[in-house]
Amino acid sequence: MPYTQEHKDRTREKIIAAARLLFNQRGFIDVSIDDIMAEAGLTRGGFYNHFRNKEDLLLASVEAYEQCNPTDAWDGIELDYSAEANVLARQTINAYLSNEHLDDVAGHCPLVALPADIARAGPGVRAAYRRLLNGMSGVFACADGVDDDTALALTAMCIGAMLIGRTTTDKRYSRRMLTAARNTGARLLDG
Amino acid sequence: MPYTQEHKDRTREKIIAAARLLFNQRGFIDVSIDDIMAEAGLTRGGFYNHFRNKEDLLLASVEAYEQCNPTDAWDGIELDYSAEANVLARQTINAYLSNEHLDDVAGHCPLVALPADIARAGPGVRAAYRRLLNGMSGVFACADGVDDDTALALTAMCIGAMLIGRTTTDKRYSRRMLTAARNTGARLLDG
DNA sequence: TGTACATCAGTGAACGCGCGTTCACTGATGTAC
DNA sequence: TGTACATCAGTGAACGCGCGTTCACTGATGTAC
Repeated sequence: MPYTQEHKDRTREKIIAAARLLFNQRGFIDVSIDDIMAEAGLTRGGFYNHFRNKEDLLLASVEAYEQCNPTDAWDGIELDYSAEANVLARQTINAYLSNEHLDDVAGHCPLVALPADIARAGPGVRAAYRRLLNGMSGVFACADGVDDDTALALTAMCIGAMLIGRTTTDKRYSRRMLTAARNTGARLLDG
Repeated sequence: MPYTQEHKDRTREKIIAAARLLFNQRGFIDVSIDDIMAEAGLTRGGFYNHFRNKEDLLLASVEAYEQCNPTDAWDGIELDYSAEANVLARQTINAYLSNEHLDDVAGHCPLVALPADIARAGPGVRAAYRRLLNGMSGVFACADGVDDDTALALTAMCIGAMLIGRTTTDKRYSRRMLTAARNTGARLLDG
């Protein structure tokens, strides 16, 4: 077998990374397979050695996000997964609603970057999206004094605030929105 | 002047109504001018008698939403704009997060239906979107005991919850999310 | 009142373009001898 | 160790298609006489 499996895997990862960056910047439909392959340093045709079609790549890119703990990268906070549930919940809100997350276009959470594209995608993609949602709500629900309603509402608020922040080029407004959501999130966690 | 101005205005309104329906269902990029004109009972070419280009129509459709008070149509509630500010804020949350709004695809709020498309659109469209946002936050900010942070966070929560509700075909999950946000919104309004 | 005319909303063929996907190929690499 | 071979990741031309937009036209309508 010429070229190792490892080589092929690495190429696949490069394509997924390029796709995540570009999907986050411009959305699924606006990005062409040419764009993605060029970003990955490859050419058009090879794409189909790795993915059945473009939607298959969308699925892979959402699933790739599930594998990492990207909130770790934001706000300079290393999330402490062994911490008390309430501390973890607060850290998650602060990291998710951080200015670093707002500016980290490449690493953006697909919950925020792609909801419209995902709503129109197939069942596999929507299921992956739902797993991300459940993961986030689950972190909140584990905190003491946070009922299921509040956990879901916190999830909605985090995603909504970041999403609104991305619709404007007015950074002052975006940051204002994030701060407001962080403060209100803290209030809700305190019961 | 053959054909009255009135006639032309009516045609323009028909095109905008068709566009709002289709944009809400499938987003800006996925809907072609052919689709819109067919929905309006017209043909392709006439489009450019009414709009400079496709983005100009997106702007018109967001602005058309500004003109109406669509929350009136949801939840069977006639919003009482003369009511005490706190009652109005609560009515707004209940109407916005109602199952009727979730199911009213044609009349959906563009804040929820089109954020990704609007983030990539020109300044005129983004400004219209911002005016919608400010209107919504303003309703909350007028309520007693609601500070600016809470008003913004309530806006983010409403939009986030409805947006998440639209990404899944699982109605039970969507309604669960809306209920959670409604309950948490009520708690935040009560201080 | 009736008619000839000018206007311009609406038509539909045509355009150029970029997209997702296919396909015949090529050439770098691991393996067998 | 060196060489001939088979594999298949990667290439880039080509495809068919749908899109936004243009354009020459047509025909319904309000107006002037």
